[in-house]
Amino acid sequence: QDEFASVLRACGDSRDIVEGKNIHSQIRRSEHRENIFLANLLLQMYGKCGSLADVRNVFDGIQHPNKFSWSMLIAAYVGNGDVQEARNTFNRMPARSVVAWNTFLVAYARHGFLEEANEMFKLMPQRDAVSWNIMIQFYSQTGHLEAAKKMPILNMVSSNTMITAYAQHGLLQEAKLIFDSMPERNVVSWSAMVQAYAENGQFQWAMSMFIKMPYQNIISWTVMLQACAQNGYQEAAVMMFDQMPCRNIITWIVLVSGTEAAALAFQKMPAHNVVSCTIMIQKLTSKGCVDEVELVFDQMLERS
RNA sequence: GCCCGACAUCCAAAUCCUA
Repeated sequence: QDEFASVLRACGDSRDIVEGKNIHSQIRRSEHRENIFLANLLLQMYGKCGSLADVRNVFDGIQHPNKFSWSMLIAAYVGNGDVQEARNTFNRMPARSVVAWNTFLVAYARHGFLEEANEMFKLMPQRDAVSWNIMIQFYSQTGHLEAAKKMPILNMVSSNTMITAYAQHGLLQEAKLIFDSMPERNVVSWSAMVQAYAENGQFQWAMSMFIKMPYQNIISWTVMLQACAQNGYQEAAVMMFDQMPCRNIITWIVLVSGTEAAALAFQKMPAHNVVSCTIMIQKLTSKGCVDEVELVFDQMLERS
C-alpha cells in the first residue's frame, strides 16, 4: 500500500519512531502483514531511527528476504556505526549485489580503514559509479588528494565530490575548473562552490555564486548564512536569517554559533537539541557566565 | 523461457565523540 509506504518514509526522515511503530502495528493488523515491500521500508525506517533491535526483529520476520532487505539491513548497521554486525551480515548473505558491496565499503570508508577499503574495492566483482565515488570521497577525506584525483569522474556526484575535495585542500581554482567543466550542475554543485569560496575567505565570490544559482534550498541558505558569519559580516548574517524562506534547527544553530546575539537567538529558537545546548554552553563558558551555563546544562539534561 | 517491474548504497549546512 502506497499510503503506508509514504508515511513510513516520512517517519524515517523525521526520526519519528513512535509514529513508525504505530504504522508498524497497523500493518501487522492489515492484509499487508506479509508484504515484503513494506517490510523493507520498515527496516529502513527503524534503521534511520537507530533502533537496531526493531530492525533485527523485522528482518527475522521476513520469510524470503530479497536484495533490498539485505542491503537495508547492512545499511542500518553501517548507519549506526556497527561495523561488526554489518560485516557478519555481509558475509552471511546469499548473493551480494553491487549495492551491498557499496554499502559495506562505506563502513570502512567512514572509519578511515585505508587498507580494508582498498582491499574491498579490489575484491569487488563489479564496480559501478557509486563504488568509484565512495573511493573518491574516502581518499579526499583521509588526505589522499592525489589518489582522489586519479579516480574517474563518472557523473555529477563525482564532480561534486571533487569540488569539495579541492576546496577543503584550499585549491579554489581547481574546484572552479571542475565546476565550469560540468555538463550539468545541481543544487549540490552550486552549494559546494558557495562553501568553497566562503571557507577560503572569498566572501564576495561566495555571495555571487549564491545569487547566480538557479534556485536555493535550505542548505544553500544555511551555507550562505554561515559564510556571512564566518567572514565577519554580522549584520548581513542577521539580515540573511530574516530573509530566509525556511529555517530548521541547523539554521538556528548556525545563527547562535556565528553571531554576537547568541543568547537572544538561543532563547528564540523554537526547538533545542544537544548540539544547540553544547554550543551555547561553549559560548557562555568562554565568557565566564557560570550560572547561565548551569541553567542551560540542566535544560539539556531534562530534555534527553 | 525471455524482457520489463514499487523499496537499498555515493556528493553540499551545526558541536564533540566514533577506539
